[in-house]
Parts: sequence; C-alpha cells; structure tokens
Amino acid sequence: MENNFDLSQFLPYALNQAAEATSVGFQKYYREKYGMVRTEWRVLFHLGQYGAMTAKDLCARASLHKTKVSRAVHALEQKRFLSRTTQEHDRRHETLTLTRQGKEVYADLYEAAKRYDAELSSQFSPQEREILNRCLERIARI
Amino acid sequence: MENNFDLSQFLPYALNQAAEATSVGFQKYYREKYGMVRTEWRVLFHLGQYGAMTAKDLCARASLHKTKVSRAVHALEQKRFLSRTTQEHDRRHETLTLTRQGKEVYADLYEAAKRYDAELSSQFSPQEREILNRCLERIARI
DNA sequence: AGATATTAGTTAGGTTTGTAACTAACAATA
DNA sequence: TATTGTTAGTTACAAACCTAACTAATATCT
Repeated sequence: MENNFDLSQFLPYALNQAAEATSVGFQKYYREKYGMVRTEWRVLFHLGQYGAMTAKDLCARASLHKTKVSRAVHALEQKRFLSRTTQEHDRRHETLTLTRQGKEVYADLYEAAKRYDAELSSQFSPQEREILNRCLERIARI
Repeated sequence: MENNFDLSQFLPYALNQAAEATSVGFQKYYREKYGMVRTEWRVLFHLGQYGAMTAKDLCARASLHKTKVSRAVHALEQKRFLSRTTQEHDRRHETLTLTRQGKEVYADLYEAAKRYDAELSSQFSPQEREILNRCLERIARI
C-alpha cells in the first residue's frame, strides 16, 4: 500500500474541515445578533436573493430536506422575518415572503457576508479564488 | 446595493454545499458496511494514518470536541476496532490503538477513500486539483 | 503534608437533526 | 362520485449534538 494518499487531501475531509472553519466565524454573527441557526440563515438568504417562493422550491434550490425547511420557516415566522400565504389555485402550496423586517435582516446579513467573504478572499490570488469557486460549484452539482 | 455578490459564491456556503455533496457518497460506504458515523470514521482514519495516540491528541489533530471523540472512541471500542490502555506514568491519559480488526477496517476504508477521491478528482485538471487542495488547506488553518 | 488548581476524559440535560409516519389538498381512474 | 394515488408540508420519536457540569488523576503552592 503506497503512502501517496493523505487524509488531509481526501476531498470530503478537506472540504468539511474548510467548511467548518469558515462557518464558525459567520455563524457567530447571525447567531448572536438574530438568534438564528444555519438553516434559518440559509432560508432567509435564499428568499432574499431569489425572492418569494414555496418551501418545495426552497428545498430544491438549497438542497435542504423538507423537515429542516419546515422548522426553519416556522422559526423565521415566529421572529416575524417572513410570512406565508396559501396559494388560491392550490391550497397545498404556500408562498414564503420576507417581511419588511426580514428584508432588513437580510440586507444586514448580506453586507456582513460580503465583508466576511472579502476577508476570506484576501488570502487568495484572483486566479486561486476563481478556480476555487469553479471547483466548488462543480462539486456541488455532483 | 450592487448585485455583484451571489449566494452560491459565498465561500462558507459553497464549501458547505460541496462538503455535503461529497460526503454523502462516501458516508454510505462506511455506514452500511460497518455501521459507523462520521466522527467514528474520522477517529479511525486518524489512528490509521498517524498511529496510536491519546484522545486529547486526536481532538487537536482532527479539530473535534472531546465529547465527540469520547463517544466515537466508546463506539469503536464496542465494535472492537480499537482498544485503550492507560498510561503508567500518568493514569489520566489513555493510548488509543487500533486492533487487528480495526486495522483491517482502516485498510478497507483507506482503499475505498482512495478510489472515491480518484473518482472525484477526475473532474479536475491537475492544476485545478492542486490549487483546490492548497486553498482548502489554507482555509482550514484559519 | 494539606489545600487549591489543572488536566484527561465522561456524563447529563436541553436542542437539533434525520427518518418515517402522518394530515390535508388535489389528481386520476373507475 | 367513490377509490386510489400523489403532493406540500407537519409531527413524532429516536439518534446525534452542544454546553456545561462532573470525576479522577496529577501538579502546584503554602
């Protein structure tokens, strides 16, 4: 068994370590300021970026399980960050929309994310950053 | 607010999505074959790659919390994949060592990981792969 | 030596997650 | 119009997790 394969270079492992390392810093922000957990942040961000949609759409877009989304939506509703309206033509669907407050929170987190990302990016050359993005995107679509 | 910053390019998010995507496939393997969960796999791999060590060392190396390690060690002990021996000179420390069976499992998972990694890597040029590794390593050390 | 502090690892209690079973609304078929 | 199937979203229960408090062993200080 040749020893050419190191744990630290095993892609799933390296990705997890890196993801964990970067998440911690940002998590602190939305957690302390708004009492949100990761899934809630994701749901909020998706709604902020792509506009109102159903929970189903959100699941597909964010690769989140429907139970996770269901709970996050409930939590965000309690915080008055979003509201739901049942669709008339099919009462099984409900449209999720950010409230004014939700939009404000989104805007704040958006700016924070941009700053945080810029800070992280400063560790890379433009070429590295470009390749990194490209690779991550490709992997996510597996 | 310029729209030059997309969620899918936010590093923590992109890393998490990529990590999740790659983990699923491999997880299936050690889960179904050995009934192991992620932390157990990590502990086993660290012991396999770097040899016997204490739980404390493992925490530091793998960036895992001591409670997670404690439980994983317990589970792996139950499965007879590792054994512990209290150190004579300081009875608070216990050395974790893979059993013969543990080493066999490690060897199997090692080969599986290598195959899986090769499969993933086939999606990248050598240059991309090199830069990706380098970037991930740098991020993990934040 | 005796009191206090530190360290390695475990346990406990509340929270979050994951899987599976559920409800309610609609669709399709007979 | 009953029956059966499908779909969007929720709930229940068990497993996993996090934080904090704990035990036992050693180190330090007086």
